[in-house]
Amino acid sequence: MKFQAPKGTRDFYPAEMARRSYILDAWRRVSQRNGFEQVDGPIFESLDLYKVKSGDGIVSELFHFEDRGGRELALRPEFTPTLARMVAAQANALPKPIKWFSTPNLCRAERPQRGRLREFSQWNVDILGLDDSVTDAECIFTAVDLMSELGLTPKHVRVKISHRQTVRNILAKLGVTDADMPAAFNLLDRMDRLPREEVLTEASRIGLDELAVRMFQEFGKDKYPCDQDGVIAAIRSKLVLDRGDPSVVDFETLGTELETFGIADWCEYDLSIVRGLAYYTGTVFEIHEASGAERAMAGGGRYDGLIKMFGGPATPAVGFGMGDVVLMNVLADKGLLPDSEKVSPRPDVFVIEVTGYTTKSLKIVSSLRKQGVHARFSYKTTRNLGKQLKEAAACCARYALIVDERIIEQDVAGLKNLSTGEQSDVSVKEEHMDDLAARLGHREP
RNA sequence: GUGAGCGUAGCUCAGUUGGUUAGAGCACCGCGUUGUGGUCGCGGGGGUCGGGGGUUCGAAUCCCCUCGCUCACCCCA
Repeated sequence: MKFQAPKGTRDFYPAEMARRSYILDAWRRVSQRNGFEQVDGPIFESLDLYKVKSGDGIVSELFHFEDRGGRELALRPEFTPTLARMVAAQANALPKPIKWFSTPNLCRAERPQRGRLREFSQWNVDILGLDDSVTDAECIFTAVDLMSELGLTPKHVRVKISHRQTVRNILAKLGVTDADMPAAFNLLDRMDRLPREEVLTEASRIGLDELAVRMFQEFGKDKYPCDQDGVIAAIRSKLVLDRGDPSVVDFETLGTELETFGIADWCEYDLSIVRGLAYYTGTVFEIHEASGAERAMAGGGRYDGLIKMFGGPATPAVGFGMGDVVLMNVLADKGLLPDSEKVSPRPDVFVIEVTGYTTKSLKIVSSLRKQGVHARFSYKTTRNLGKQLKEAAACCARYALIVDERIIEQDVAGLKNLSTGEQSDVSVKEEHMDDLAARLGHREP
């Protein structure tokens, strides 16, 4: 019997794990400097939790099972329901605004393809309890901060921003009824990928006449930079909305905030961004690879109604999720995913023993380790110095400590800097191990 | 769920119209030079040719099924 990892899952051998940690560490570092606190929940939840938000249709898309008590459970396909449940349960006790992040593993019973697996990690960042658009901007800033942290630039990726309410109002002006609104959003989402005639057919089905279809297509395909005066006005004139329309004011304010945060050059308005049909109420955004080659790297927006849906008090909220799969694809394509050696823990010292005093050298190893030094040694039987130096170099050790017969008479050993090749003698007397550990433990930037 | 293209060693691949015990490079492990680095030499482990069935005297090679991978569609929280 030969076993292999289940379809759509990954094994992380040390080299892959080092790269994965590189991403997860960046997520945590960026979250924390933006003022977010880490949370987590169970990896499985009651199946109903997901039905509440997404309807019964979601069940076929997730891994679900029954426990021995007949309870219906599901592996989490997303984190937001858990977050909503947690916030709803203690809404009154939590200081506002709530700024939380998490990096859960999620499972979806989908067919794997490029950028999409059955198990993946996702970075979730949310701000709850404030409806100020500065929090929308702060979420986008945090996402951009991460991109920047990993070496990406506005040339590599674009933040595409839309506004649910603005789009809804435009569609209403064009003649779409409330009943047809979901279909209209769905069409808007797919418009880029559909042939023109099909767009026309579907548009007429939801009550859009010839002129309306043209306008519909027009605003769906145009992209506007966020950093120029008057763009909002340009959009507004095209989009037949009144100057005082609250959603436009809101949208406009966000643009100003993005400029204030200094990230307007990463962003553009793109009203074809829809984000499914779910629970978004205001700002929505996605981050894409600039050429549009990959699927979305991140997506999010404002969801002011969700906490109430989960039994909590009405709580405004904004947030986004970013998966590791597309992110790593994009980084790899741009040559920005470091080699595993560059992001793997590097030994401070490799203790080499050439004369047979194994006990002495092992004592040095354990003494250094007790003081926090990353120390390794060879398990080979050979005493050959060249071979052991090669092994030390292969694991990228900073120093080699060469223990020879002088350990007996003088308590000294050779310390060789493996990047410069310089070598000098150091004392390995018991009372001097502190000094040696301090010297070896000092990490160059 | 639908469709297409791929499955030979850990990795990249060779393997003639079906023909003896299925190969190479890299990687891994060991040994060698009585003491200074990714060399070099020698040796070693590792493959039921994804799995099952069929055709045939004979299948890595031809046919069917199945599993997996990759890509696209559906969907995308």
